[in-house]
Amino acid sequence: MKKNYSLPDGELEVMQIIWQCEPPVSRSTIESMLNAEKILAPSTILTFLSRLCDKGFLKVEHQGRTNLYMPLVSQKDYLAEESRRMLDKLYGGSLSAFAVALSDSGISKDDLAELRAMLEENKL
Amino acid sequence: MKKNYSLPDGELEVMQIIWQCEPPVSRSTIESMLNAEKILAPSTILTFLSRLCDKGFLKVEHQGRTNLYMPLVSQKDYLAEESRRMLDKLYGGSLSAFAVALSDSGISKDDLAELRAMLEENKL
DNA sequence: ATCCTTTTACTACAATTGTAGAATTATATT
DNA sequence: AATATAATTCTACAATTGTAGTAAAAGGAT
Repeated sequence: MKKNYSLPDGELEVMQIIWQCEPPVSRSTIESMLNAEKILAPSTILTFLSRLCDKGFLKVEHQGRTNLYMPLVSQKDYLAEESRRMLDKLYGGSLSAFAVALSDSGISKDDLAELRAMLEENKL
Repeated sequence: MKKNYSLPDGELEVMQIIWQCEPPVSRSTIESMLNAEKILAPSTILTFLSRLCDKGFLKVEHQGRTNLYMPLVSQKDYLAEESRRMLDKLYGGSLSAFAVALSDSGISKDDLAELRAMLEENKL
């Protein structure tokens, strides 16, 4: 049940789908949403789901032959922690250093404008 | 020699030390700089170094009993790529979404001020 | 020339991750 | 009730990663 910890890509993708759905989600729903991007065997997705349960990210509810999954960690919390971890690891915690690095790989004008707007409205 | 790819933590820490040194660096130098934070056996560091060579991040030059390592990928390039990868994975590429998430986990006033200044001077 | 020391190269191993086949179980169908 | 269907659980396996012991090699000291 440990939290505070980075998910590997496969598990993260599953979480992201669950976060964008209404709470109890079945494997088959996840599978169809994932299939937009990649095809995975049912058992592969179930492996991810069960690992996410072990890690305390999901709770499962058995309904006869079907399992329904619910998130125990919010997307907001996860992203906040994960982003900070990354910022610390790569830039010693400096958001502006991060922004500079990004500008080397291209940021959209729109995104910059949005960032500026948020700063000006003290939304950060 | 594949590039464009995320380094695991251990290897990244070694790269970060190499980047902050003058080019040809020996294992022992890296070891002493690392020791400020963590203690690793010499062979552990050599394993990281040799993996980094395999991955095309470093070039090695044998000097009798000693090896000297030089980066083949710049810190700037690596950070730009890695940051974008992360931003895409977590936020669909939106820097402002990232900034919002961070504000949930605390950004320093100073860092915000710096970011604002850079935006105002069109440094991004 | 021999032996000690330092450094590297080789080998190893457990944990994590991506991926899925096979076995099992439970529901639906006839 | 027997059987086909669909879902899950178990088991497996290769690649990657963190970590380091041990063997080998090369330079320095005597």
